[in-house]
Amino acid sequence: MEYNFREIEKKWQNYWLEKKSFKVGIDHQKPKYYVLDMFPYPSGAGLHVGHPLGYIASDIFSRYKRLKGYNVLHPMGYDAYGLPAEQYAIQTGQHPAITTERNIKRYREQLDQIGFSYDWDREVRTCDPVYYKWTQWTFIQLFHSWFNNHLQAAEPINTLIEEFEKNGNTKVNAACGEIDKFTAENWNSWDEKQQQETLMYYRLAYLSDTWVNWCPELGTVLANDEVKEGYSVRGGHPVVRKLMKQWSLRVTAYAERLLQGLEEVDWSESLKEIQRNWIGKSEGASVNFKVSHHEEEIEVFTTRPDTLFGATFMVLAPEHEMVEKITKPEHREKVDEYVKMAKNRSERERMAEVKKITGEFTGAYAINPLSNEEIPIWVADYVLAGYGTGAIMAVPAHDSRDYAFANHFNIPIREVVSGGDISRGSYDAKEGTLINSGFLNGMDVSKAIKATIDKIEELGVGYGTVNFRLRDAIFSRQRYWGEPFPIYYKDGIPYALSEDKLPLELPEVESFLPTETGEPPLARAKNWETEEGYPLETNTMPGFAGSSGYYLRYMDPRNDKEYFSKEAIEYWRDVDLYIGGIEHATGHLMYARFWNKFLYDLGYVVEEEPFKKLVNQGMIQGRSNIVYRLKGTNTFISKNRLDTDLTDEEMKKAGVSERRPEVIPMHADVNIVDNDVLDTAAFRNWRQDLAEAQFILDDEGKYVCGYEIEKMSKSLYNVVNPDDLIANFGADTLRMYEMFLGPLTDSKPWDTKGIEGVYRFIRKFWRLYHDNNGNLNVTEEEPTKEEFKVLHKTIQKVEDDIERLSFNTAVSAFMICANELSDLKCTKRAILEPLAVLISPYAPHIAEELWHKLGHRPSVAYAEFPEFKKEYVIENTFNYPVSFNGKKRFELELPLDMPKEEIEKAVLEAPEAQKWIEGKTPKKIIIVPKRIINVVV
RNA sequence: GCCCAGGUGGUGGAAUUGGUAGACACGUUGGACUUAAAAUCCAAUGGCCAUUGCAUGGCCGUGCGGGUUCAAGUCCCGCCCUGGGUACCA
Repeated sequence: MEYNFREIEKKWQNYWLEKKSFKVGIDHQKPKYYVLDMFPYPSGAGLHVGHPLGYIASDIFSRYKRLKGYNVLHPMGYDAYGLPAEQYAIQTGQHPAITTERNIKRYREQLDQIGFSYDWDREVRTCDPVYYKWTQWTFIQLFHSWFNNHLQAAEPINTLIEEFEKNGNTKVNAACGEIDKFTAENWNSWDEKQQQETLMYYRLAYLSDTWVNWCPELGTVLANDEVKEGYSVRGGHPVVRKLMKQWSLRVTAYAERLLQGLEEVDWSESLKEIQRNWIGKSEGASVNFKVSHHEEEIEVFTTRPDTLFGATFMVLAPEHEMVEKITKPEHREKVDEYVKMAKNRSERERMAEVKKITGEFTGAYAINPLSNEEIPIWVADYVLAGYGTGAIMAVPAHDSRDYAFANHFNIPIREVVSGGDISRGSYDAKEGTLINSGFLNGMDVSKAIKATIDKIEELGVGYGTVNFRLRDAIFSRQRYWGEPFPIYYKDGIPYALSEDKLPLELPEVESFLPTETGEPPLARAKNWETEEGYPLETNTMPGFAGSSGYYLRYMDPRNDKEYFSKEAIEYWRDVDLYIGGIEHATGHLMYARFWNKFLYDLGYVVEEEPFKKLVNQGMIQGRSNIVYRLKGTNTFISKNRLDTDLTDEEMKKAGVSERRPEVIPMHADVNIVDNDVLDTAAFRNWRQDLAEAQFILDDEGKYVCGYEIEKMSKSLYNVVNPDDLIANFGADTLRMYEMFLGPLTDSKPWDTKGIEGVYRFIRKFWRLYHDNNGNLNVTEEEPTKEEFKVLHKTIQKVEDDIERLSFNTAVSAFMICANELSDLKCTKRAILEPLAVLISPYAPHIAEELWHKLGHRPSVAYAEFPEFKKEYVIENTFNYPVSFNGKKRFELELPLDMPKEEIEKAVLEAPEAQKWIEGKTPKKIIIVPKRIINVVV
């Protein structure tokens, strides 16, 4: 009787669901462990084999931790708001809630089939008012908070108002927008509107006019991390720059803490590096340049203040406000034209033309505050408005971009740091001695940087400062399917709703498109206003809003009084292991850390970093199959015939006149290919245009396909979905095979063929416990030494491997174990019972069945992880590889406790050794106990 | 361009601390069972070479070229290639 996985897997999945086997609560008797998967967006396509990879790994780890006595929080839910459902709604009129619900149902069915140990009672969905109430609540807290740079922490806005009443903003050091100084008298004399407008410069959630990434195709604004190379990440539509009034989150306030926090967490170095680059901290100086014949000064940011004497021109970004003011009449026309061109260019065009050097002279001159030299002011779009001050001092000798620009427009280049050859290119390195630089001459770069900063601070023309590349997160979307803002407008001024009005539910609209006047879809909602009749905000929140704090809500998901209780947060604290894709490096993982730090400042959460350990699973790539069509025909040639001549008959059949005709490769559906051999009948049925296809086969009458490793995608016909595999091989096999493919963090191709090896293993494993008639065959005899050794070797290996998330090698260890135990014909309970527990994280269904058959109740999920006992694996002898001059020549079995002198003697006396010694006296013999013996002759 | 990760059989991969390279599995080949197929089981399987009684031995071999060491897939230097991040960030 073969192992009937279909029946058994179904049985235990139902059992776990009915008994709520994985329901958890706070239990102070046990240590907590929180294992989290990244929130999936339930797409209409369902799961392919790549998706569950991380879920399987986290499930194995969760089950392992349970066996180790931990109280494991392992939840799952849905990031249910999002563009695809809404795009579909626009096309079909189908409400996105309906599509979303349907997709979630399908997702859940697929997840259930794989046998995950989630506590489904904790499921959350971002589009559920019970959930998004707390997304809105957090937004209100952000709105009512400001960031105190002194304390490097968020504070309630009231503390700021009190300060304004007393001292104005003269003493305030806050993360804020660009705002002039004002006194207490000013503040107190202002009306509410002006006070509210002023506060808006300080709030952590604020409304302002910003240059945004506008995606006309999607009809919405996008955040920086949602745009890549001028196209939207979702959908790949072009993005243009546009000035719009938008809600933003002041993420930049936390830049330093977001950077520092990376030192505390156990994440991969590459992921931390991506975040560091994204935050982009650079230290330098801010320097004020006077403008000749003008009142105003222009402030520039530089990381190389030491090169100040080498500044031979200045460049302003086209958007810089001073361009308008300083341009001389005779240059006005050309500058205006240039600015207009630069502003209207899409991000895409600008990037495409990076190599092209453009710019325009304004006719004005700036005065170098140290040398008093006059330098020309140019406007050019290689300087970005959004970084630093939007103006630079150009030092062509030591900056490659300035060098190219100076060369192109014939501007002088002055070397101020020795070490390069400025006739050939700029010398950008921070090494060398200062020259041509007044009081800096003779200093090295790092000393000169310090000296310059001291000098400009002393003269009051600048100061040392730090700049970040990180931008505030634009938080409004002109879309329907997202969280409404808990904001209303009174006389055009935004106010937050009071918390008791939450959740502010998403209203019904009759169309999901923007209005005729270009307002977002919520403007179509009837009575979209407060009880008092004030209009509500019509933008909605972006995708990352709901996912920024979901891990907190899982701790206490049904709480209707609070986001989560104090008791829950103090018990569960943070995520111990977080598994998900690297694609969230600059989006979700940045926002969630920001969200968490903010709630930490307010005293709601207890750990400053939300995700202690984070692992990025690799991508599963598709393995496409390729067929070769003879050009201009409907005849396909087998891959192994590509290098041989066609026969006369074949040429006639295909209607071609050459022995080696040209072929066009084409993707064939991997589901009609087995082991790279095409099912030609299925191929003819696959598509109508192939119904008459002819084949040129190999000697064995087979059509062999080529293959290609590429992205798993519908259009490449290489998608493999888990449902079919589970139907054919079972969930336990799928789980183990996904792990067996290779290291969790590596990208690797999917090859369905290999699954049969794991399938064979599962059945072999089953046979260990059964006789040929399928009856349980487990005996109570004392196991032999050999059997104990196999078991304990496996326990040690598997435990070690799980701890370091090396799941692929653990699967190998199980295979080796099953091979050895079946060779030993072991039927002993004392071996097989712990083995069933040991494998249960990987193959929970078969383990549960065996566990019950062995007479245990309740679930194997709460058994005890078998304890490794060293004494069973200790050996007395070791089979030493004996090398001569580093080359292994033979093996020699010797007792482990043999003294080195005796080992030497034994080696030299060994008959195999004579040939290598050849009568010479060995120079040296290296003996590494339990490793190797090396003889140097 | 810059930053990061990685290159091991026909394939996925193993070798955790410098110590027997290729575990485990797929594929391939041969064999057993079967009327046949499937399933299962057994054996071989990095390349080259030599002798041959199923066996024995030699040389080469972890992207390429150097180096350190008794010993290098692993450490150091230089180069090549692949994947990812980022892109005038001053």
